[in-house]
Amino acid sequence: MANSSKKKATIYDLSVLSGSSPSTVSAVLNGTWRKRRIKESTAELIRSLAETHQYTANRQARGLRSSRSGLVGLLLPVHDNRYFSSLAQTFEAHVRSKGQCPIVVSASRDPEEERKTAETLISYSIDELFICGATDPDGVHEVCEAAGLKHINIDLPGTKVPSVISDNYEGGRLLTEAIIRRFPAHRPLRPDDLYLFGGRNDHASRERIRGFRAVKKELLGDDPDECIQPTGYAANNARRAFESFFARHGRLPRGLFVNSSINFEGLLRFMAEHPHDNFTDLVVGCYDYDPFASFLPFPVIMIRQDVERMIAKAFEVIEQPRPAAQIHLVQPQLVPPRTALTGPLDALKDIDLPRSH
Amino acid sequence: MANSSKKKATIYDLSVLSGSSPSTVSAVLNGTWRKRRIKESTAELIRSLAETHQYTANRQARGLRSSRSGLVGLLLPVHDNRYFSSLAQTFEAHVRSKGQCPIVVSASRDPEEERKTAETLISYSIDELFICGATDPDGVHEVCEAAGLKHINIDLPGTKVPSVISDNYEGGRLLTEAIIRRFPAHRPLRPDDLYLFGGRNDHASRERIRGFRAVKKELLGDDPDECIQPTGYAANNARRAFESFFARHGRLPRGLFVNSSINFEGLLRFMAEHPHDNFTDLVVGCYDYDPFASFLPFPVIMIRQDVERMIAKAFEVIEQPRPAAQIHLVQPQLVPPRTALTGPLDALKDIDLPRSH
DNA sequence: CTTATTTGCACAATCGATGGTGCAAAGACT
DNA sequence: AGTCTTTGCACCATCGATTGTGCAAATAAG
Repeated sequence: MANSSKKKATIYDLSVLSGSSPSTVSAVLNGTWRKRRIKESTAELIRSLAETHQYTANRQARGLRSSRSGLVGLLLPVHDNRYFSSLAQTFEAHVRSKGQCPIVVSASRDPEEERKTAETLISYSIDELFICGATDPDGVHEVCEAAGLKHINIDLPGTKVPSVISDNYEGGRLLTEAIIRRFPAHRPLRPDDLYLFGGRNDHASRERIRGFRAVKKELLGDDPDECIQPTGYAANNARRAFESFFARHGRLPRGLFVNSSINFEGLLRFMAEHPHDNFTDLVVGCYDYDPFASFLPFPVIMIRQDVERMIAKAFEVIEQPRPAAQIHLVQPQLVPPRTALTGPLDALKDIDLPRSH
Repeated sequence: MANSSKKKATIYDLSVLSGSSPSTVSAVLNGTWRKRRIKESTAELIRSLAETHQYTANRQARGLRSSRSGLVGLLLPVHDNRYFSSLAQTFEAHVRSKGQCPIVVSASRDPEEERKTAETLISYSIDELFICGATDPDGVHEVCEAAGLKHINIDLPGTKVPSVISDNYEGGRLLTEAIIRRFPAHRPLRPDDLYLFGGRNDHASRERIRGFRAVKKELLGDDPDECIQPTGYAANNARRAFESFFARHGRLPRGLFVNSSINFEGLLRFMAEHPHDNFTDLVVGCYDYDPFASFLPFPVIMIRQDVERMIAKAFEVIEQPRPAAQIHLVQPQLVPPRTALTGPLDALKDIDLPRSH
């Protein structure tokens, strides 16, 4: 360990060691040295010194000077959810491949926290911000705009900058139709047998509900209002809604459109309290994909949002000079019951092959 | 919008506006002003100016000067996994409550990438690093050590700094015993009917396997080597292992100890290819908890690692001046089939109550 | 009224890297 | 040999905040 004595080496240390000026060292190590006509041999010397002294640039200093940090932010509602965590996983890979550092933060679907979190990220001079599933995208926009920060919406659209979102109307239609068709012709679903639970007054929920109602009207002939129960995005709220329905009717609706896997967890909590034979004539459609949920002991039809394409599209759009504040729709995918799809983790190689025990 | 003209306000702008020096402005805004005997009225003036001009400190500049950034890092293997994402969720809440900024990054279980990622985080002058599930914790330690960065291991232990991990031996025992006892006395499990799949040569897997083998020996009287199949941490590797077993035996083992939910996904992929009646005499124990998996159509016994306690303990230990490089065990919890537990998301309030549609 | 103390703040160096500018030495050309 | 280019690099201001130090003005003590 040459001089791994204490603190990190700086360009000034290398400057002394190499006999060159700090600016020369800097130029060599950040790649601008050809432009500055540094001799090849000088560069070589500095590079080798940097190597032996384990030099790595202080990015705060660099960021301060250049007002760019190399950080790219992703603002999520929550981490603990397969949809959002697969977004994070995919986002990370993209950012890493561009040589930048991903920084993923959640803001709990709280508009105030969303803005404050964006402020915090801005104070670190992040280069770009991907605003995902924000409750108030335009509020976050204000903050970004004031700081001159490039940003884009994902999953839930805003009105000021481009948004990349799922085609929730189409997804809602697909899922609703699949639920209905799952019931045999001799015991068809009645309109008041198909309920939607979960979601709130956000763009995604509204579109899904619109699709749900349209298909119900088309295929079942009616679409009663009480079948729409936008109970929010908390498992226990959904659970209470199921309990309440069950208390009133002594059973669940035969067909359930569950908006988001979080609310599906609410359904599980409900089920844990009731004997299984209550659920023998049940078809669940869930707007979100989870491999385990797909194999539950009743038919579960799921919608898988196309995370890869959404992220790819978002990066494509954000790189444009002045992109229009338009909505880019990405088609989601209908997943039949008992389907195990691959995900972002399958792109990773499993490194350390197991040794024999 | 007073002067939200273009760029962010700095202490120099406020200095001019207030007629005070930049150092005074700085002191007022970072809270050290009493120590510097700034007049209350001066402070008040500056604070109000900061307010109207939406001043927020440039943290890169602050970090450069003070060599602290307010960033606290969490290095994960992957995001897209309920266990790790719930760790991230819990970690975030802790860091936020201390007024710092969490930064969560994944390194794909690749030792090289783990070190490089740590280097990157260090170059942003993060204040602390939580190393979670690292394949080579001691390698990351070297990097942190050289930079004088406080760090701690979670989930997988290192030898140089403290580690907070699950009691995997005990967890392995609990889970194995629960699987065995699940079989009725008149059709008991034979030793070669209980297999372990997944994991590699890491500390957690070794301990779980040790617990598994000990209990098998105790309860079933034998413990054949071929029942241990540490197929790594990739769903498709596990799937292939199940396929291969199935090809040889025409069925699966009656009892399965599946190491990690990722490998459980491999089991699902296998199941998707085979008719369901192959799995009527199957009990699965999975070392990881997932609410949906808990409700699958065969008995699934799960281990829930105590994420909250692990994170809390890790913060407690890392705050000690010179903590011993010891292992802190946290007891995991056995989760019987069909159990819907609450998680970190339940701590969040669901903000925007749904309006009537 | 003088000296000692306290109050209130300004000054300037500093953190580490970047990039514009300037200038000596080496080489090319007449 | 004298002038013109080109090469190779050093110098210095700068990014925005922090912090040790110094020093007037206001106040207190004698």
